[in-house]
Amino acid sequence: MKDMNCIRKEADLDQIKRCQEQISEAEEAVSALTDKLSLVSNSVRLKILYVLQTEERLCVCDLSDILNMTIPAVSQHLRKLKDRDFVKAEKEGQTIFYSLRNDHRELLAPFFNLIIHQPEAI
Amino acid sequence: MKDMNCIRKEADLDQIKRCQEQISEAEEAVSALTDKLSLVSNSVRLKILYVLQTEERLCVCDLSDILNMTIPAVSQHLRKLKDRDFVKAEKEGQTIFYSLRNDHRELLAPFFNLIIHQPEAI
DNA sequence: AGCTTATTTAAGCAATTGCTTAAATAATTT
DNA sequence: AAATTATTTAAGCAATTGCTTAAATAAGCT
Repeated sequence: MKDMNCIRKEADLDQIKRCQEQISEAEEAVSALTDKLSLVSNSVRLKILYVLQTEERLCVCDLSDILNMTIPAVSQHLRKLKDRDFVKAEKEGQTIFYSLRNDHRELLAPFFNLIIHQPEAI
Repeated sequence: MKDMNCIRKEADLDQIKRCQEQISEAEEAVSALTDKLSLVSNSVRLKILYVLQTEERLCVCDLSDILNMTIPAVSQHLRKLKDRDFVKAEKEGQTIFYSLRNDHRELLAPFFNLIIHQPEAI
């Protein structure tokens, strides 16, 4: 409680302390969550996840045609999604197929649900 | 279908077209969603929303003490949250109290639920 | 009116992001 | 083996982000 900015008389010190503890307990969960959300909050990556949900698997050049983007641009997005376990890669000949992993399906489900069933509610 | 990158013989043109249409229909919803998620994917802002969920209302300097950040830093985050209707501001004397708006409670609920009840699942 | 308190706004800056182009890998076909 | 195809990696760069500090607003107190 060293550096206090709130010095007004109505300031509720107990409230501030309680909030600090609440955040302190949630610190790790918040970091883990924002780490994942920062991936999903990119529209190209959300689109990739969205089509992978219905298509089972797609290769890099499929996605490049679908999104109308260069292959390296798509590849770099896929690497981020793979690094954080959103997708997995399977090599078949010289083609690499990407598909959704189950790891974060629970996190993604509400987003897909919003997009499909109540887009006006966003 | 002008610039095709996928020229391998197994390429499924129908699949690519279907995905393009799927994305085309979802375009607006995806933009609106990522616009909001990019706000929530910042850990400072998620913490602000998280404590506001339980505390009803807090002023800028409360939050500055809670988060151990400078007042302008907090103020700038609050402005973004306010611009996108996540929070509302009520002036009371020279103090400005911020509280959660109902607009995006549905979007936020799954996040708070994860943080509180199954942090290990993130 | 002048001083303090609460907050916002603005300028500056380092770090991050997401693209582009070019080069490097690797598997396939000729 | 050489050429083609699929993908990744790396360097470069413009745009964005989130902080810092300082200045501007605005409301209360003496």
